[in-house]
Amino acid sequence: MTIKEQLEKISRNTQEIINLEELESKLSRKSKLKVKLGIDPTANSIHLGFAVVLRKFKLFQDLGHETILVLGDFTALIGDPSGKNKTRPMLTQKEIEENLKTYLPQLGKIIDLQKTKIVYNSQWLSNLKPEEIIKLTSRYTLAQMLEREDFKNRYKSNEPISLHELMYPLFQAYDSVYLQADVELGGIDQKFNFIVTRYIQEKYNQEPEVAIMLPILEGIDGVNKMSKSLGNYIGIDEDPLTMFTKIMSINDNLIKRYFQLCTNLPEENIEKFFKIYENPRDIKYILAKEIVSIYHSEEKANKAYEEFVNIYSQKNLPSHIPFFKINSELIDSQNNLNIIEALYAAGILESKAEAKRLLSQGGIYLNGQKLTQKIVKFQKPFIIRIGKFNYYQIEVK
RNA sequence: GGGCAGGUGGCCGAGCGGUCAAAGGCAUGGGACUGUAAAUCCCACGGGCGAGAGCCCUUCAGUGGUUCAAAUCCACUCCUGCCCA
Repeated sequence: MTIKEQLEKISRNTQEIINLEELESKLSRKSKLKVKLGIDPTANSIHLGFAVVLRKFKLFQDLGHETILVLGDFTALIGDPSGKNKTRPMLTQKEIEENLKTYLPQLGKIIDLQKTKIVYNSQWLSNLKPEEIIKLTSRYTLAQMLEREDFKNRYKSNEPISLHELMYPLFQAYDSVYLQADVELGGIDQKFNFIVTRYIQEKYNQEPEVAIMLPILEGIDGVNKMSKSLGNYIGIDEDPLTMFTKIMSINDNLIKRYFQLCTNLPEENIEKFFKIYENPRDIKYILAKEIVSIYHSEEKANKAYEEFVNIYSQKNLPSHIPFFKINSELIDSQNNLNIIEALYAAGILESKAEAKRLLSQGGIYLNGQKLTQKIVKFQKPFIIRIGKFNYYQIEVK
């Protein structure tokens, strides 16, 4: 593949590259670039937002470059302050290990683990002597650090900034120095860290890495970036139906973006869908099928589609309804059951007050009938619906 | 080290002795409308008891105190920010 073709593929759907000329120059000099991707093992599941970056990483693997995955077990102790207005809680070594256990198999769904060199940055960062840390920190100034948006904002609004947080970009930079990275991948929110890294690499007499920054995918709320803590994420390990449903619930104006960032479909196809279909829902169907196919299979995607139409469009019962058990004492000799007690006892709702609220607001249905009073006859099957689409089946122990 | 200002529900933020389970906003949940959404409107949003008006319990950083009564006053402790050194 020519350099031009590589550049074209690499830069597709990126948000910013610092900078393209350097990348071209590197490609012309080396056939194998060292491509670094740092991940913070603070989460234990990968969502579509991070998948955007991983997919680009996979591209470099396909192009035959050396791909290095840096598991930031050391830097996770600090917590990346990017985009945060609060100090992150420090993770313990144990929590990090737990997270990694579930993390790696998920990574394998997107990237080729065989071709991936996996390293832990504690390998070198933990061995840094205080003298070396001083040397590292002497290369950057407080004013430079405070230029960073998140720090600036926090500083201005009298929010605390712990000293260790200032170290984060420096340690991340040191990773690249240690690994002699040619290219680093990340979200656009990493821009500051990348700039620091390039700067530090030069201070260590290295050629600065090329920073390839990908867009930040919005979560299903359509506003905030996709993140687990905001609860607006779509995990790549979620079951097909959940995934399908979540994709269907994204904002209409995100459809195109999801197509571009989460699927492999060429631009022309995407444009075509918008021409063919009037109802955005139908384009979302294609999108959802496409994404579910990537992480599960085409067959499962089609099944998820059928199930979705069944439940949400035709308002039929889902094919699987979770069972919850209650004690037989809750049912009296007349076969009466207090639905509030039952929902609470079965563990479906957190408190009886919540059950009462839902009942008085008409949010509880028994076998399709809206309940208006709390005493009901127990019958089989006993299928409870809460809200529009949450189904539960109650059985007697 | 000295001076000052703060720490309130999932988050932000009012309250500053009784009328406080604590205004308002955001988030969330339910209902209406829909395309599964979004937007909009209505309602709810610590827990327990009660059909219900209502009653009770646990909350306003922590501990101890003053008071008939404390988120509100006092003391100490912890945490945060600002100014001076």
